[in-house]
Amino acid sequence: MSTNRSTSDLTAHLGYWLRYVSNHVSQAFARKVEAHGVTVAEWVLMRQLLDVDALPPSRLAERMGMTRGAITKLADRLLAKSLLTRKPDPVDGRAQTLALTAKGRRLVPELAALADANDSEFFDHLAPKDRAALVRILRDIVEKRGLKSLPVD
Amino acid sequence: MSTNRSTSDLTAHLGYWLRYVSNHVSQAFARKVEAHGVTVAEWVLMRQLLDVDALPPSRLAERMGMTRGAITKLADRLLAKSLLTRKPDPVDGRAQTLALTAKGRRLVPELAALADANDSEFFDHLAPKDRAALVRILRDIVEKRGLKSLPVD
DNA sequence: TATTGTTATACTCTATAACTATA
DNA sequence: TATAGTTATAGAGTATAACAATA
Repeated sequence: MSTNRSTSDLTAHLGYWLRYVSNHVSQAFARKVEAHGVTVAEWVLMRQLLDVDALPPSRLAERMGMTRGAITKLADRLLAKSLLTRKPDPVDGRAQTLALTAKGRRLVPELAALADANDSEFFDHLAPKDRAALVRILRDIVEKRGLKSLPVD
Repeated sequence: MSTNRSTSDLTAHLGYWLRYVSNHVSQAFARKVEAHGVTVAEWVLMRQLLDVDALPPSRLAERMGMTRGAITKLADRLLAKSLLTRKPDPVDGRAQTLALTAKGRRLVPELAALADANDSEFFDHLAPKDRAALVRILRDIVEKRGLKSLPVD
């Protein structure tokens, strides 16, 4: 945005609107998944594991754009809820392997349904064209700006 | 999004992309303003006060979509940095009045410049049409979904 | 009684840095 | 030495609920 802009014209910042809307959408989603005993961050981690069976914390950290320490903490909580398993890698003695438990795998579709519902709540009123544009533009930013690793790829 | 969607098709969630991009944009902005000793939330609060001179915590809470307690905490920090003043309302003995100090008012344009720079970094590569569409769509969601009060307006 | 603001408490999210075990 | 992971610590960002002062 290299357009001329007065100091007080603050709502012109795209980052501002993005944050504002995103916070509301995420908070609404958080309230929904809370009923299932998980947080949004925990859901994102679980989701990463659905397609791949198992991943080491380091790979999850890359994918989610977080530190390994943060992953450990998230994993600890999911472990305590019996949604995740943590096993030593048989090959590399330093590495660990995180995978969903059966309970975790069962929970994912339920949470996905909540994500669907949340999306509907906030985006269904948009014209299909706008909805498509929004996804396209966001993905474009991720790609072009090289945001830390693509989430699911 | 009432489109048919398989459970594993997770990146189809708009809320997901929104959160992902927004988090990156905000984190980058946070690193920039940090050099000036403030956080993003503090900046948003300061910004609210630029145009209006003074507001009670309750009004700020409405505008920012936060609780009064959260505002108190933010204000405490800005007070400690001499960027804000807190004075009892002369009319209503219960009310307080928050306003920027001269130092605070001086800081706002500097932070606004950083917001500009951050926007540029993430959105300048977009086609002008897409950039406009993004703002329009986001504002539309805020309006139509009635997200807690419009931020500045 | 209702409202304004503050305080107390508690979590989540996340980072940085130190540390352990292994490679 | 370098890497994988964990742990310790800390602070931001919030929320809820209890409380004090005033209306």
